[in-house]
Amino acid sequence: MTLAYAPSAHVGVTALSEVMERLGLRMNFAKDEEIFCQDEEADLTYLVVSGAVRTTRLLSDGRRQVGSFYYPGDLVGLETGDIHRFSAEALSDSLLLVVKRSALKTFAGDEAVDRAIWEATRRELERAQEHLLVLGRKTACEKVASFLMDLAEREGGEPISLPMGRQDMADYLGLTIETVSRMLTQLQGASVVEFDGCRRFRVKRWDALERLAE
Amino acid sequence: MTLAYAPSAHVGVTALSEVMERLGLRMNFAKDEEIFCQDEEADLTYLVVSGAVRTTRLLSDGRRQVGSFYYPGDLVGLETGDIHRFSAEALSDSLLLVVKRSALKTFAGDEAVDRAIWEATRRELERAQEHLLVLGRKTACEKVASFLMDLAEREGGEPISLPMGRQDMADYLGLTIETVSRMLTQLQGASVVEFDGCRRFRVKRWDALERLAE
DNA sequence: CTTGGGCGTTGACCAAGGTCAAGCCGAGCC
DNA sequence: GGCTCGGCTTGACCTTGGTCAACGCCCAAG
Repeated sequence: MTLAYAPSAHVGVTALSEVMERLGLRMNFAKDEEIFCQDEEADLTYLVVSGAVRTTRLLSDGRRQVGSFYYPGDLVGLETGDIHRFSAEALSDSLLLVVKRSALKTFAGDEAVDRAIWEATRRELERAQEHLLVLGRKTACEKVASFLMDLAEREGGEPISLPMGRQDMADYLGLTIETVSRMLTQLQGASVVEFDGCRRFRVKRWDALERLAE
Repeated sequence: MTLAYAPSAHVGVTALSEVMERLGLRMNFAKDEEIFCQDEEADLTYLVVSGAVRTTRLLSDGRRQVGSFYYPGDLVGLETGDIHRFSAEALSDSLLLVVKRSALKTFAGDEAVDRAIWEATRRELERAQEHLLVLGRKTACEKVASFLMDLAEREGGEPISLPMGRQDMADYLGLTIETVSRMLTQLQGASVVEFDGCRRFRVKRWDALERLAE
């Protein structure tokens, strides 16, 4: 990990990122580098500037659950109380703005900052709840289809790129890499999506994808 | 549903329940009565006084995911933005305190109230994230074992009573009632728990239950 | 150009859990 | 008591997705 002390105008427009620019550090993380660790104390909050982040949780025997993926503009690390319940790692080389929670708290009262943190937490909860439904009640095919839908909706333009590998997708969806791979093949066979290499695709039949995603 | 306008000292000790006592209505819900509905506008917040509540989400073909269970002292209905993403129903005849969000907002600035709402939201998120791990990566037996553990930890004293039926457990854990039933039989066969009727049990071997729950 | 390693795909087989159907049990009712 | 109804359990069988192993592809290093 490397540090860069020079904030520059670049991030975004929200009050929060402005405050974080002022109070925070810029930090670079290499692909797969740990940002924070499950069960360690949580006193930093992170804003993704570029790259992407995953949060993961390990069972004692090594089974892994990916909690969520975070993209530029997303806040990471407020999902917890005093102890991180998930670890976070960079999906690819990433630049994050880091700020102490206690420093942010001095801006409590700054209504815009409060609201931004509140909104981010609310969104986090909504995503988790959506994820519950996917994990609990969808079939492998539906899981993969809804995952691709989500990505496609986030990106807007085609082609859509997958910032994560198959293992991360599998651990996010509660599947194995083999099953993810088979479902992708199947979706492609049905001309629902088309892959150009294994990290890039476009949607050929939105209606079908939507239907499969339930 | 019936209304009762006379607040009485009974609920709890938190600032929030005091405020809700003052601003809110007491409402009784019968078993399985709907408290609020998926996709409807969310402008009320509920505090469970007695009884219990489940939140559920339906897929178009009828598959159901139970999001969470709520017991006396828990806040229901802040899990959302403007639209409820889950429905809520009473597990048994229940008494809730109901208050308009907008009314609560007039207490924004009342630090104790703010903090209580914030804490409740944080807890909600933590529970959802714990639930993700269970749904994504645990086996049927582990799911049921961790469910019983959670209940046992919540209650403290034995015997522990199950306020919900098998279908609710199954929909919470992403299983079928048959599988839940089989796992309960199996746990009983292994002398890990002992059921006295299908809604009441005690833990015979805590170590074993803990180990099975992972 | 060749090699090797990492990641992804495919196939054959297996098992956990789902499905379907029957039976059981306790509670309320006549 | 006997009946009935709903919720729970059990059993036989089947399907989905997991496991294990082989193979392919791409790219970086030599």
